[in-house]
Amino acid sequence: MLAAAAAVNSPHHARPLRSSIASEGPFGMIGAPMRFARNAEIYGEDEPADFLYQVISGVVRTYRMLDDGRRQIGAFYLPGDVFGFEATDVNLSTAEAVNDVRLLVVKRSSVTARAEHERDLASRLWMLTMRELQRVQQHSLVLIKSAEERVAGFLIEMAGRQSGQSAIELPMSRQDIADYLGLTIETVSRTFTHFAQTGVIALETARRIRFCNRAALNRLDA
Amino acid sequence: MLAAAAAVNSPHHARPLRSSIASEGPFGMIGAPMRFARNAEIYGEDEPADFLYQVISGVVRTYRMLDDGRRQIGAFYLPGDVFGFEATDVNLSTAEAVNDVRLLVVKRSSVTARAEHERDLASRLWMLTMRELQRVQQHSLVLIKSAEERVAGFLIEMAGRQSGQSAIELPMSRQDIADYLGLTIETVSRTFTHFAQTGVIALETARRIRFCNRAALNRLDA
DNA sequence: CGCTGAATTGACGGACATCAAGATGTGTGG
DNA sequence: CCACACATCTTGATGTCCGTCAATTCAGCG
Repeated sequence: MLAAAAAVNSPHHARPLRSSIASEGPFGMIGAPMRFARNAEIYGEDEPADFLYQVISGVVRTYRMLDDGRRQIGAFYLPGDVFGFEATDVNLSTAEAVNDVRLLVVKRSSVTARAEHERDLASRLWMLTMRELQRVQQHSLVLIKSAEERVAGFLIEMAGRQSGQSAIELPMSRQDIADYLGLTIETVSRTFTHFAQTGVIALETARRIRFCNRAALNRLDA
Repeated sequence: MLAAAAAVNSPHHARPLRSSIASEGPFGMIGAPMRFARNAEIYGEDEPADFLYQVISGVVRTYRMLDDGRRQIGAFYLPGDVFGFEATDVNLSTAEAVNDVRLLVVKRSSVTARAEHERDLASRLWMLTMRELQRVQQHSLVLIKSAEERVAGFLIEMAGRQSGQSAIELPMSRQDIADYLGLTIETVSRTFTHFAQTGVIALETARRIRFCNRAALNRLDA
């Protein structure tokens, strides 16, 4: 309800009720907390890129549409992650809530202004950007591998990011995974089944995956 | 001669004779000029990432090796471009000279030190990093397209970067192009000939390409 | 002029996309 | 609480783009 109501307003129009409710994140980001319902748009292409975001809870996807209608998901952002780095003053990608999401939103200009005298804030920002750069580079390596390698790598990545126990909950759909890995939904599904048949994983539900043979999975990652 | 001699010494060991020969680049980078012969290594994986580089002349490629022996070229850097941004303190990629290259080399720590009081140097660095981020994102979009789209996009990219006349000189081999686009050398070659047969380009030599139908090329880029 | 690496061209096969149908899961209203 | 509707996921059959293997041509250089 509340989430849905908040979601219809992009953060560019919404304004926090009082600055006293602003929270401070682990990266020194002071910002307004906001909520977005499942599949709500957080920002869109061609909008001014005026904000930085930190995920409090939930998962965010960013993507770009290709002219032929295909969708390439560039990243999934999990709690703690910061996103919204854009080189230009308009967004080149769209951000959406994969499930219900709470974010910390901060104006970019206010961060850069503060970075002028807080020297280590500037270097933290630079570091975050370079981490993001590294992540994208890593991801582009994935896109030239085989379908099995991509899916195995994806599972390992996800396990590593959510306090990797022996089982993980996937918040995103098969279509999301496919668009992230540059595959089709069918190929992703088939690969999952194949992993299950060979005893590498168990599909407790479609979205809940148990790791039965971590070594085999690492080998498949190549 | 001189180039080859300089190339055997990585910049981490070489030291500029006198700081008075240091030059100032367009990005405020003050650094030592260095030369590298064709195919010489500028820096390697697992070496400490202590330097930033600006291309004065020539072309540089950066790549990462996959476990199966394949090579993924992440970028070609042309005169004016700055490279060497690494999130970790060791390099994750290798940089090599595509042809004979002259570079400006600057210690990273000296840049960050100067950025502490020169506020706009810090923001320039951040901007450069975000540009690089954007470039990598763009490139990862390429990797999910068809072979024709990748090659067309590559030609357009290259034309745009070297004062795009109606013809361009490709400094890199077909293998380099293939490893950049995630294709095989045969597919790249076949696509070139196909473009030539359909009158989109003309192969004046294998490395010199004339654009005969820019509109068609843009259409092929998708 | 022959040698060597780079580029081209051809034949073939395989991995993944596409098309199509069926199974499973989920939310909603009676 | 059940039943229906709709979305998501799975499974199967078929096609195609591009990788692989192999041979030939071309360009640069002693």
